Amino acid sequence: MEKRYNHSAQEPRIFEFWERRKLFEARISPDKKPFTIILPPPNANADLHVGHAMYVYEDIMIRFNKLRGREVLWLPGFDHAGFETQFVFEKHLKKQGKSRLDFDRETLYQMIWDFVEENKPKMRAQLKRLGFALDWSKERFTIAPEVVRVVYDTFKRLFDAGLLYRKERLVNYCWVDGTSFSDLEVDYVERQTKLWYLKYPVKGEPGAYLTIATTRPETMLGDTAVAVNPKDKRYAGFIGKTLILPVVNREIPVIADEMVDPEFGTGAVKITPAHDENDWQVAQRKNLPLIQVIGFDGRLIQEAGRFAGLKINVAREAILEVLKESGALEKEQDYTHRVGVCYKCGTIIEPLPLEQWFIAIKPLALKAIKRIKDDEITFYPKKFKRQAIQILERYHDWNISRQTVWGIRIPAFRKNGGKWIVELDPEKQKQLLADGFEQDPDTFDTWFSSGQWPFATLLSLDGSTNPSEGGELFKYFYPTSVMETGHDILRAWVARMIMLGDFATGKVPFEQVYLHGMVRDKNGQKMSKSKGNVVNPVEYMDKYGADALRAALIFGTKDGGDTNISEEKTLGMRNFANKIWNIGRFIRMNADWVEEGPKPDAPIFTDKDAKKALKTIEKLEKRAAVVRKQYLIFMSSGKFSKGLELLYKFLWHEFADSYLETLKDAMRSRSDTGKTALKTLQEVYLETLVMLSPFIPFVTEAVWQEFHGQNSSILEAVSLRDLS
RNA sequence: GGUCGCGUAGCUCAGCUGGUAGAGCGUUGCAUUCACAUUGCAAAUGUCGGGGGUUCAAGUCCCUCCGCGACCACCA
Repeated sequence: MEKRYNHSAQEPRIFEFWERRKLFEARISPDKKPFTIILPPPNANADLHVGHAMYVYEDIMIRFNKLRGREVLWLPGFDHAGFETQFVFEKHLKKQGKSRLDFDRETLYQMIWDFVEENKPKMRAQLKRLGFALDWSKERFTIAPEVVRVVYDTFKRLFDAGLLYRKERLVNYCWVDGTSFSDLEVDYVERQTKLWYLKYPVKGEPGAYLTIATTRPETMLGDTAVAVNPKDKRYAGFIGKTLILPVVNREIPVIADEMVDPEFGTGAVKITPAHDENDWQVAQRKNLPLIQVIGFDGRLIQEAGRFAGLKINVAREAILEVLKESGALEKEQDYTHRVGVCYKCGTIIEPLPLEQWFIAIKPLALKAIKRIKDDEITFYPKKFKRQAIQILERYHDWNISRQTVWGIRIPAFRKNGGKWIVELDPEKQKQLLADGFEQDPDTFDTWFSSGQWPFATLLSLDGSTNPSEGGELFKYFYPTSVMETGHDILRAWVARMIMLGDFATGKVPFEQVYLHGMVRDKNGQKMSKSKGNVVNPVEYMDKYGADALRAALIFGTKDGGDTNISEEKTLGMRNFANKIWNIGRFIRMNADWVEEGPKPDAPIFTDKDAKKALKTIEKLEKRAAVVRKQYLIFMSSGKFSKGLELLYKFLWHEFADSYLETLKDAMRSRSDTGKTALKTLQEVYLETLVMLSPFIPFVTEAVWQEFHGQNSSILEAVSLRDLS
């Protein structure tokens, strides 16, 4: 054995050995209980970042449960990540001075497909580099045809069940990216702006007017009413009267609606149903007409008359100018408020009326809530249970239509604006197109497909789309055991998986949700390119090894909390790996000496010494039993950080610093006591290796093989069943 | 505004159902041909955010104040 543990030499060799032996390939083993984790599929559009290294939690669970004798499946895959990937790709295009608009649909789609396929091998290699026990023979891709079939099937069944509807509603639209979003893709930021007070004259009463306050004067062109609170005495006399909308001189009514806050502004609100969610709701209640003045390109449209073609902010200035000249602008004041912006590009999101596919969430959410309340799905840390319920209780209907090219095309057809039909059979689809039908040009929100990931993966492997029949793999491995992911996507992903999983399969998609926090830098700061504190996992692995990086992410963190990573911490864990290696090396050396027989210069070892040594051995055995027990408790309750810290302290600061030192002389004496000492030390050591292997699989396997030969593996040779 | 969380050694953080504080890194001193300097031994440093309460006993439970953070809702 080398003097130092050489991770650069050992890690590739060991991983290759694991793959050759197919140690990560899951099989259907009727006599074993399955343990399944579906890897949250990384977006196939960039290199791995440290966040992905957090998959180590899953690897720990997989390896631990394999040692316990479960049939484990850790299924890898990639997310096509619809809009996200298109956005990344567009940035590449921009560097070449091009844009998505330079290509037709098919060409752009193919280009992005190729881009993603180029990315995948790199990502696979990086995941392997981390030592992950993923079963690559079952890799899936969210937009691959066999997966799409499952997704389509769910769509169709939602449609048939009446849980899917197409309707014109206000959607969150980003005119720069050219697509609508669900509520979850809208960020809110504080913006300094002004509150403008506009005077709307009363028809037939010269000199009389109503003042409204607005932050969006340009939308006044689309006003179809002014609302006041029915309880507001100031305006009681105005209700039912008609106002003359300045600039365009259109007549609009004054209406009463509870939604108006008398305290805010003047207590009178302009109602623009086409461009404000609240106003839209009022319009629905009061049957007001809809006048759209802003288009999907971020410019005013024909209805805006002489302002048509102007960009929103330009139009605002122009309209304010006109209002000022006509004396309709009473005053303006500084105002700070929150505006919704596109989570990707920061453009202000425009609420625009658009026909889209929506999922009626309520029935799905109610079922999901029941599953959670009944503990059919448990959460770790526990606090997320309540959070999940709250999220589901507030879920709005989900807009799943996106106007992007990169995504799964929605399989809905209609003819001349007629009724929509959903058709999945490719042959019949062709027939429909030939008959003059047109397919919805939109694609699915990427979460609609990833929301089905736990069953779509397994079903597609079986070549099936029907959860009620399923196939061998689906039947055996579903529901999955654990969904482990970041708590930041509890809402966007986990909640949706529960709802769609329940709908499609009638079962929970996973029995446990295990959530981890964010990876932060050593000062607890969020990582960002602008701060320059981004940790490159590959760089750390090059320097300190995959084990060190893995352990650094787990060590000293609170489960479910954020984890801090630093070069120093990683180095410390590298040192731990080396310590493990050297303990093994030392035991091996002693074993050889014992084999060789008595050595002339062996130290004098008295009966008294032997007695003392035997006592130490006894103590060690007792201590090891306690550690083993604690370890199993920590590991089975998800407290992995505690488990690792326990073994770290035990192996280094008890086993090596104390027991090994005390028993050194006994071993050197080559007496029977020495042999007993060696045997016990070796047993406890190897057992500790096994317990450590889920955290740091490489160094433990490397040492294991020094003891048992290059052809053996911890994963095959032992079972923690024997330990409990 | 609502919900949740945090404030413990120089830094980053652990401390479960209450019994006079721990780890990693860092710091200081000593050791070293004998497994490992990617080492060992030893040492220093904390009124556990402020105040009040419950208790024989409180980082640990309750109240309050101060300072942070996350998520959600919403303001025309």
